[in-house]
Amino acid sequence: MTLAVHKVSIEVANYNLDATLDCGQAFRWTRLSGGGWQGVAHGCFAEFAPAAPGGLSVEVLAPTTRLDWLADYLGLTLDYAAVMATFPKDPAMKAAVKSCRGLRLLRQEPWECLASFILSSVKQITQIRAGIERVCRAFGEFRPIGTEGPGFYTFPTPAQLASASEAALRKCGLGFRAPHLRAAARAVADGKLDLEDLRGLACAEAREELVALNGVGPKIANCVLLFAFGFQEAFPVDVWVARALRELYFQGRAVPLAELEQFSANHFGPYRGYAQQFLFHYMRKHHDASKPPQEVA
DNA sequence: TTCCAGGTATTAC
DNA sequence: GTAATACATGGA
Repeated sequence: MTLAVHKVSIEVANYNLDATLDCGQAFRWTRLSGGGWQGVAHGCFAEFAPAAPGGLSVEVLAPTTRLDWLADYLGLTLDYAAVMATFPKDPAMKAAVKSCRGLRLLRQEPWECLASFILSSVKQITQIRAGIERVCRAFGEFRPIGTEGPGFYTFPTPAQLASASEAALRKCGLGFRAPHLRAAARAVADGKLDLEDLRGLACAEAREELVALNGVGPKIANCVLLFAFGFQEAFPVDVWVARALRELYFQGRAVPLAELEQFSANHFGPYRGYAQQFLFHYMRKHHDASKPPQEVA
C-alpha cells in the first residue's frame, strides 16, 4: 500500500527546531532519532526536520490535505530578525540568545494551550507531557495514519472534556488540576468563555477573562496570551524565569515578584514575551547540566 | 525518606 | 497589604 504524504519544504533562515519544540511551550512533540520531530497540532499528525542549508522539511502525514496551518503555527509570520533587534543588548540577554539562537515562538490553538497550561502548574515538563498524552488517549479521537500502522489521538475538544467525569480525569494523573480543567472545558463548551473573542481584546482585557477561570492565575494566563494569541507583551514569570531574572539582573537577591514584573516590563522591550522564552530555555539548559549560567557575585 | 516540579487560592499576620 | 500553606502525583 502507498501512504499519501504531503511534504513541503519551507525556506527559512535560522530556525532552531530543537529549541523551539523542546522549550516548554508545546507538549505534544517528540524528537526522532534522525534529528527530526513528530507530533500533533491542528488535528494533524506531522513531522518536521531541519533541511540544509537553511530550511525546514515538513510532512503532514494525516490528514494529508491540510497544510494551511503550518506557517502560522511555526511562527513564520513574524519578522524574526526584527524581533531579535528589539532585545536589550545586555550580557545576560546576549548569552541567552546565543545559547538557543533560532528558537521560535509557536502560535498554538487557544483551547489546547489553555488546557495544557492548566495542567502545568507545579509539574515537571516531562510530567506535563505524559499527562497530556494520557488525556488525549482517554478523551481525544483516534485517527489513522494511512491504512495501517499506529495512528494518533487528537487533543480533546472542550465538549469532550466537559462531558468527562472528574474521576476519569484524575485517572490521567492530573491531581488537583482535574476539576480546573473540567470547569474550563465547561466554560468554553457552554459559550461562557469564547476564546476566539479574546483575539480582539487588549492584552490586559484578555488576561482578565482568563484569570477568571479557577486554577488560572497570572502565569498561566500569560502563557496562553503569548503562546496562543501572540500578545508579545505577555511575560510569564515562573520559577525558572524568576530565577533567571534574579541571578542575571539582581545579583541573586530575593527580589519580590512584583518588582521582577515591573523590571521585565521596562527592560525587555515590546517583544518581551519572546525574550522571556530565551531566558527560560537558557536557564533550564544550564540547570540540567547543574552548572549555573553565570557566577553570582 | 524527603524534596521539588513552567502555580493558584485560601488563610494568617 | 505581604507571608505561609494546602493542593495530587510522580520522579530524583
